[in-house]
Order: sequence, then structure tokens, then C-alpha cells
Amino acid sequence: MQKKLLDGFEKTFQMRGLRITQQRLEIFKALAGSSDHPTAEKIYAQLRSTMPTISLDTVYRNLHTLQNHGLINRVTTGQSQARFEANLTPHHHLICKICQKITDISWQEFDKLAPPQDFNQWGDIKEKQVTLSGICRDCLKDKKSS
Amino acid sequence: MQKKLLDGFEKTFQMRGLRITQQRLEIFKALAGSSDHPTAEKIYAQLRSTMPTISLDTVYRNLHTLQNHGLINRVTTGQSQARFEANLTPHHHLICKICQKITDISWQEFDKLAPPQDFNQWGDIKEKQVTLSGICRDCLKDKKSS
DNA sequence: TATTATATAGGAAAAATTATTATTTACAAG
DNA sequence: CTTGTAAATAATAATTTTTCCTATATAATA
Repeated sequence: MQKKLLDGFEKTFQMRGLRITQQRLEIFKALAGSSDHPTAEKIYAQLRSTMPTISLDTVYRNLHTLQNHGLINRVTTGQSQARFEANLTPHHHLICKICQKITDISWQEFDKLAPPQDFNQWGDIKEKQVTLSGICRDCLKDKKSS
Repeated sequence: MQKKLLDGFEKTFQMRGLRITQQRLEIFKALAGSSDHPTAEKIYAQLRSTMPTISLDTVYRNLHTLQNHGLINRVTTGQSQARFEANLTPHHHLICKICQKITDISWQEFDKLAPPQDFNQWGDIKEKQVTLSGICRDCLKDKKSS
């Protein structure tokens, strides 16, 4: 490992007992520095410019590792391709049915709402999340012009 | 086609201009008669007992056709494999993070809540849906016993 | 620095979905 | 009822998405 001081991500990994590898750091940074909820493939494509030998398997493997350690989330969508985010603060999503763009939103009025008591008999509810879907501005524009 | 009176599903297809094929009917019936939000593969396996020659492609193709006509929904999940439902009445989902079981729930207090006005600048919002996730009763039991 | 367990690359494999094409079927018009 | 035609199907192949395998490399530690 380099002599330089540990940055925030390295500390995060260290605290979890995760080995600090270049690939792992870059994958995590790529996610943390983006707001478009990228796919594994997209992160792979992005990192290849600076790490030409990284493999897609490594991207997938580490996305799962990070997810298992609660450092990133897989977004709940209606597509087959997985989408990820590093934004761990509770929030919600707007998803465009056409271009699949995902936008983070906050909705405090919803956050205050407690799920009905009887849901608890189902089991142990850990998260509550809203997904709003529709057609985004850009896609509405494209529709009109055709 | 048989002489018997059209059943509800056949009428539904006819109204949409969809051809009434045996495969299409069976796929739709399988979905309408289940509450477990099956995968394409599961529907395929189920139908093969009565229609041994049906192909998986036909199942996928018709699931998309039905979805495009608004007769079924693809469920929004965090898995890669697609899950479908024929329950079109507005409702929400409880998803187990372990066994991936999906349970329909209703939450009227949420349904009454209108999304904040400023979400509208994003585009045209068509649906709002809550996904609650956690660990179901059965999986909690399994966890304890290990 | 040497040791050891974990992570990686690269290729192959598996899982999930969609496309291609020849054949069959629904259904409407005669 | 027969026939014509567009649409749907089965079978197979191809893609896409994700995971596995294994030899090598690397991070953490002693």
C-alpha cells in the first residue's frame, strides 16, 4: 500500500475488514462520484480507461461485496440489468419508463408515515421506499417531435 | 376456436385486438391464478405439464405483449430475473431480501398522499408505488435455527 | 522480507432474455 | 365451410447479463 494517508474510502474499507485494493477503491469512487445509478457494465467501461486490465467479473464481484457490507445499494427497478448507487441516505426514486433514467428524490411527508401495524406480522421490515415512474421531460419532448 | 362462450380473458383480448391463442390464454390465466408473482421460467415450467410443446420464448414474448397492452405488470424488484403479476388494482409490495418472496399489500394512507408539487417538473409521473423490504417470518425462523 | 489468505484477470460457463425463420394458426372475407 | 393472409408459434441460435474457475498477483501480518 502507498505511504499516503488513508482517505475516507480506505478508512471505510478498513473498518469493515475489507482489503483495500485499487480496483475496489475505483469501483466505489466511481459510484460515489456519479448520480446516474450506473450499471456494472457502465462502471466497467468507465474504469477501463484508467485501469485497462480490470475485468467485468471484478466489477460485479465488488459491487456485491460492497452491497453485502451495506456500503452501496442495488436500486429496485423494473429492468433486468442491475443499477447501483452509493447514496445511502434514505431517499426515493423517479424512474423514466422510456430511457430508464433514475433520479433521486426526497419526500419527507412519506418518510414520516409509519407502515400499518399489521404489516409487522409478515416479518421484520427493514426499509420502505417509494418508486415513482413515468416519462421524463426529455422523453416527452422526443415523443412530441415524432 | 371452440364453440363455447368467450370467457372473461378472451373478451379482454378481443377488445384489445389481440389474437386469442391457447398459449396466450394459458399464460394469462397462470398469472391471474397465482399470487406469488412468478418468473417467466416458472410459468413456463407450470404450463409445460399441460402444453408440452410451449416454448420459453413464447412465454417471454407474450408476457411483454400483455405488459404492453397494460394487462399485466412487471414487478419492480432488486433481482435480475423478471417477476410478473396480473393484479392491476393499485397496491404495494413486501419483498423478502432472503427468499425473494413478494407479498401484495395495500396502504391507503399512502395512496392518499400526493407527491410534492415540484416532482412534476421532472416529467409526467404515472405511478407511485411503495416497496417495503426486510426478512419474512419463514426466513427469520430459519435464521434462528442455524 | 516472508507468509498467508484474499482478490484479480481472463476465459469459460451459466442464467436470462431476445432474435431468426420456417411452420402453424386465428380469423375474416368470400 | 373454404380459403387467404397476417400474426403467432416452436425450435434453434444468438445476445445479454451475471457468475464461476483457476492460476497468478497482491494486501495485510508476522
